[in-house]
Amino acid sequence: MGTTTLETVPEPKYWHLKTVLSDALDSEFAVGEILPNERELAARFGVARATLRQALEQLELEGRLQRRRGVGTTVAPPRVGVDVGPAQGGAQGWPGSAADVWHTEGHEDTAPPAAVARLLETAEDTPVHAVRRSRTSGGQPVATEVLYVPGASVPGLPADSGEDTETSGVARARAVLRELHRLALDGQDRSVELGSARADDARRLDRLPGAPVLVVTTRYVVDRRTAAVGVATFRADTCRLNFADTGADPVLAG
Amino acid sequence: MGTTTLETVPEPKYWHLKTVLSDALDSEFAVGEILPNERELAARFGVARATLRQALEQLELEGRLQRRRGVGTTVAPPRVGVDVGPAQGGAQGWPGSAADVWHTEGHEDTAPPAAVARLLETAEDTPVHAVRRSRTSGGQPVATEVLYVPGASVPGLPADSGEDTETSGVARARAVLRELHRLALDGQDRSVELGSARADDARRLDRLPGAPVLVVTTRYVVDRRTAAVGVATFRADTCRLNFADTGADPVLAG
DNA sequence: AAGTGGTCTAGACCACGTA
DNA sequence: ACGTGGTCTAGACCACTTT
Repeated sequence: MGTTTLETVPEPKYWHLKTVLSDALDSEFAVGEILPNERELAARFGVARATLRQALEQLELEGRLQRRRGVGTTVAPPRVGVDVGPAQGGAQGWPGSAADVWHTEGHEDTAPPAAVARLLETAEDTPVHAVRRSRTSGGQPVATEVLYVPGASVPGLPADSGEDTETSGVARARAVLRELHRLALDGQDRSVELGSARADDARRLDRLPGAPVLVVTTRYVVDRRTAAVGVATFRADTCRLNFADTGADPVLAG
Repeated sequence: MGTTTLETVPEPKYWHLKTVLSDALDSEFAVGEILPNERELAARFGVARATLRQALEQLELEGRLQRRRGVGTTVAPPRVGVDVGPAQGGAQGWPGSAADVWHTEGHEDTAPPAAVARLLETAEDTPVHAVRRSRTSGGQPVATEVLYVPGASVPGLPADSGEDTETSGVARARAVLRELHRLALDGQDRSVELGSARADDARRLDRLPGAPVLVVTTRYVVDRRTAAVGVATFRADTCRLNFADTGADPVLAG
């Protein structure tokens, strides 16, 4: 009796907490500022630490917070926009040409993952060239990529000299890219999906295993066949992927 | 002494559990099959339910599982590829033309979110047309979108007749789209980022609030200015976004 | 050594879908 | 009414970074 129309569903505590914290971040904290530690925050809001953590996890997922073990929780800067559209490659859209923002790190001969082998139309256990590249923004690693290139796509590549792998890996990777540039690229298509970082990618991205990542799979088409496949893994918490899908000229105001 | 190089870091239980479950899903379960409930799975693996849930959450994030309160946990089908590239629109790339896969649901006059207002170069509190659309795949909702159109972009639009909002909303939405089609589209650019579903979007996508979503922001450029902005929210667990970034003809083998 | 976030436990109760 | 997944608690210990 006397209760007005309050019969709304009870909002979960962590959800409400997230809203409160989000507002506080907007109004009371500056980028880079460190928050009180989890035990104190939980006490301050009168909830268990696990509940508070549920709210923090969401905010980290949305790129609002950055948490680091042994250090603390800080307010994250706005997400950085990274260009992944077709315009960013070199003259013909191949990776590694012109003012490419990627950094070539190494080369390996390895059997590609099943999904990649399917795209390349090669047998699953056939080793292909795997060129590892990485990308940073503002000193922070934002992406790591492996470009899979079947040997058949780069027939002109000289045989592996077999020198010490550490240094010659980069040279060989560059050689693979150089050979690729000789091919006339018909086009490329990309797909984006959510994934969780494998242990090795997590290390490269300075994250924990399982961290949310955006996986961009690029298929390079030459002569109506897939000549190469790139699998790039972007930190989902810090990145916004830009596609300049402009039909004609890139107008791109601002 | 005698210990070989085994000094690796102890893998977290939930991480190992995830691997075990993932392998089991590949070999012992069919798509759609329901798993034992969480309490039994936890007992079977000798871990607390919270730990098991951590593994299940990861697998759901990766699109391997689907969990529904009151029902159970089922093996998810492979992610569906949804086309969001520039080719999918009508003759000129505008939404709502030709064989558009989106379903127009309604119209509202509302002030856009701050981020959208910035793109539209309008004041934050200026109401604009908001056309709500949705998209399904295989009977399941996969995306919900709001297209924000400033009144200045569609000057030919007749005044709101003010009839009952339920039915006339769709008609008015269609009228806005029709007016848009009269404009010569210079181009469009998109960005993709990870987000978490707001309460209303979550309901539309048949998910819980906070569920991971891929947010696709599309900017429609007319005469070097932003004529409209679309904000589409895709279920991250079930969707893979396809961008046909082909420079020339879409070759798109397979 | 101290302090942080990350993992894990063993319970309890709630909201939801189905029978 | 029952069984499911979702929320929440109050602890404990671990891994990591910094002092």
